[in-house]
Amino acid sequence: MNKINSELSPNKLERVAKILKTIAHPVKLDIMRILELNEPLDVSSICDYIGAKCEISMMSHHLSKMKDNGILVSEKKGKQVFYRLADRKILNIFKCMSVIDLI
Amino acid sequence: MNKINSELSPNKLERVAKILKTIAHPVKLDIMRILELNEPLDVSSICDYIGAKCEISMMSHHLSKMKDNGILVSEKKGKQVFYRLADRKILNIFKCMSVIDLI
DNA sequence: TTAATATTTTAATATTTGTTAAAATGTTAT
DNA sequence: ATAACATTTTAACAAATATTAAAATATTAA
Repeated sequence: MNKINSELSPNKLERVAKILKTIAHPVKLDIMRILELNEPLDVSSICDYIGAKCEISMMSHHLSKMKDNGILVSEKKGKQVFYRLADRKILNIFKCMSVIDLI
Repeated sequence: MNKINSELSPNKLERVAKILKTIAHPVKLDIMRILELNEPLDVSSICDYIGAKCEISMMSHHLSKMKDNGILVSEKKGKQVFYRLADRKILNIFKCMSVIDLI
């Protein structure tokens, strides 16, 4: 017996909305997908995977927002900063989207 | 054998991002939750369920954005417009969020 | 210590979203 | 036709987010 889909407190709705907002961006979703298969990765490598028009500064902005919101964690090794998913359970969002027929 | 989590085209990333953006708002998530249990509902009733500070005009804005992005559909019956989920599979997002420990 | 590399921070601006209130539309009842 | 009701549309503004470029920080190598 659970009540997953009813009685969501304003607080929980806020938290869910915040997470969804954090990842609701094509590059941010792509970062998650890339890290799923290759984590941990440093900033420049993530940029390489994203390809094309990836400014390292823009990437750093994306990564730090995702880190601030608990999606990613980072660790410094020498000159580089390696990022990985804070919790791989977040990857369920892709399965969810595929169930919804969007992927 | 499927490759749900790899090789997402830019196009698909855009589509997923757009859907997530559309629902990444506490009131919009609440609308989905309310419709899950009570659809179809007219605009004023949804407002009543949301309670507190619900302006009917704001609600209409939320609903039309969700409709424009394929989350809801509507049907006019007399003076009222009834909304329902375009596809209840979207509700999987709540299960997903609970798996991720956010709910 | 200087130069080179990797990343972050800052600041300026552009774009998108959220909110509010008023006016407009469409429907039903009188 | 007029009034009452339900909803949408418009317009104006506020707030949040995205983007870009330049400057700053930190680490390693020469």
